[in-house]
Amino acid sequence: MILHIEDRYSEQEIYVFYRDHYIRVPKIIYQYGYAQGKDVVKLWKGMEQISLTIDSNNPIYERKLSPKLRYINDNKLYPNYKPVDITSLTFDIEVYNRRGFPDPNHDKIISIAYVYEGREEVISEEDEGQLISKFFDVIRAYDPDILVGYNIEEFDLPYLLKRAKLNNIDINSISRYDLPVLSNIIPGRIIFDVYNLINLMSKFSLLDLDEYSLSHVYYKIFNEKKIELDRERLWEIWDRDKKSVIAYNLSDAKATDRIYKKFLPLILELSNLSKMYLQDLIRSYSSKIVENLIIAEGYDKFIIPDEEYREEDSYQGGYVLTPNPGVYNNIAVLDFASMYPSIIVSNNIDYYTYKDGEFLKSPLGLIPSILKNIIEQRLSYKAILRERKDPGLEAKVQALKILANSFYGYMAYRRSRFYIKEGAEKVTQIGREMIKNVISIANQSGFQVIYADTDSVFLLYKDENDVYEFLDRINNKLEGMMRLELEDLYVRGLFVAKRDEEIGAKKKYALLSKDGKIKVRGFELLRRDWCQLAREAQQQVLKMILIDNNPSQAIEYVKNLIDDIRNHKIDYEKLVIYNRLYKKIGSYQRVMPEVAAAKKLVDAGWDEKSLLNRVIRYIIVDRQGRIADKAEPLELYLKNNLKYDPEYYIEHQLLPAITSILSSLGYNDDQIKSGFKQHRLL
DNA sequence: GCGAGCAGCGTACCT
DNA sequence: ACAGGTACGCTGCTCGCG
Repeated sequence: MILHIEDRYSEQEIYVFYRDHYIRVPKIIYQYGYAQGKDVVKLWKGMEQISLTIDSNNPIYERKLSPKLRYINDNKLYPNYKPVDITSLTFDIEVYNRRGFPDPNHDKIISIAYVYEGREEVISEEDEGQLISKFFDVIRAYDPDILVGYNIEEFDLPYLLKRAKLNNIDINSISRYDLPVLSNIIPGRIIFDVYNLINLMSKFSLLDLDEYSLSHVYYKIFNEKKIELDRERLWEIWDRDKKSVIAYNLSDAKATDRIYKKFLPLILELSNLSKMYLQDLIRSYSSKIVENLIIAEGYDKFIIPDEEYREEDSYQGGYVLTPNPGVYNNIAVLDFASMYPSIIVSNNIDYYTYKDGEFLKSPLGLIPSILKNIIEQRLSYKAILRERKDPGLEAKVQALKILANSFYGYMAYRRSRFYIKEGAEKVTQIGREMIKNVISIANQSGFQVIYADTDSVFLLYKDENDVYEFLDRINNKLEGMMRLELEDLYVRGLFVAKRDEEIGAKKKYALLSKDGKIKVRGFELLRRDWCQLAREAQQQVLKMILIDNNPSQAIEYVKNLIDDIRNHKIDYEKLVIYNRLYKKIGSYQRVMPEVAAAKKLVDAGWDEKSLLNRVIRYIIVDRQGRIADKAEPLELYLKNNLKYDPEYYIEHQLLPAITSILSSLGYNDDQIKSGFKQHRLL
């Protein structure tokens, strides 16, 4: 089994890493284009094959395919990982520093925890040299294929290597072979950063996170708290109570290991299916993953186009029906299974099949043939899973779903190699026609359609059987792999008006299912830029409306909450607002609260670079000025013992989240306000 | 000089 | 660093008042 293929060690050679040996192969760099080493390349345009002699007069093809990618595809050396064959060691380091951030030039490592195949241990020595040596002994003894950790690429690994060097320890001794350890590269071992994994899983919508810290991620996934410790005071705690630092260290390593193990089957399946090595996949993103698969599948038959820059060129997307605000009973939600992937396959929409403004009926294009295969595989595995349980197969089904859903976006992505805007446009156009068709047939059949978004419709029904009949009628007319499915039947549902408007808000609703669960979409309670206080209150009010049908109970509940806020009874954790910073602080046109909060962190000594792409946490404090002026980063709020602004949390967080729901029930603003005010006077 | 009104920036969400 | 459609808070400007 090949673990990884690496081309970064040398200008001339590619390294293929197996577990107990590696081989080196020369990089082949072609001066004029490339096609299996021949002079004549097969060029496919409109699915017609053209032969072309490559010489200095003719265009250069595939010049931007890296030698590594060519080597893998020429020799068909694709990954084939099996979870049982892979050994991994998860570790975490703790550092002793009295102020600010740990500095590898001065602050020593005091403790290293690791987990390996169920064994867990903490190495903690007074002498840092001995500590690191012992850990290196462990790595050599267990000889893991993968080194796992949380943010190890940015922090633990470079820190460890730097400290090892300062202690005159040979860092190359943890290399598997006679190749040197470079920063972040340990020859023969895959560096697997769970932080990258979490980001990838979030992009695939498998995780929904307020922030990306280990504690938060662990809690969100397992609903358990790991041991917490104030990192700023870690040195102090170490001086008087080493045991609790050691326990904390181990807790972090175990938490990281548990997250890693949970997602490993899926990530290995994704790796095998997308033909991308684990080391590359974990640092990648969905467009690169799909691209890798398309290149692998099309390599022998097609010239792979270069990446190119294109100007923005937008087009129309899915159809969304405006709902009327209010409460509805007996709602059926129907949706098309894998709508866009199915449209791509059924209509042969592809970079190569586009000719004279249309998509050829045959032969099957590259993306459609890959997608067809993926959809069919997934359906057959799902059929097996209905017969028996099989966790390995479940991971495969999930990985296939992730891949299938990535193709449409990739062909519409302006920097994609296989960009075909006409294709993306065609996909959404057919999608719009299909959903509008379902809506009109539903209306003709006597159903009231209350909402629709892209591939789903919500309709009111009197008898369940009418819904099943309707589904059959639609599906009998549908061709190919298109299928309309029953997502679920709901007892009740709520749609709200847009803020300060009469018409209903799209992409915002709550549904009560038969088993008493509430399915919420779009509401503030799902948004990390609303504080927990407002989110929890909205959740409660939704329950009181949808389950108990008791609006006055909701008003009473909110009244009490307002009192608690005024009396400063609210725990600071419920007041934190989260916002991710996507740009450099200086490049914002408007200083929004999260930008102002980030600025305050930088002023207090935080490294600006470390804040980019991170979630900023802030609380609105009691002070004069704009909201931005009042936004205090959590770290400084706690450090300086500040007080939150009750009026902000009442007027800008709690009430907006609640009144949109109550006003959709027919209460006007005055009634709601007086409901709260009455109490204020008491 | 000041507050009201408003455009549009920016984020997070839905499919 | 995969798409478009959408809601909405907030900043920072314009404008009218005087």
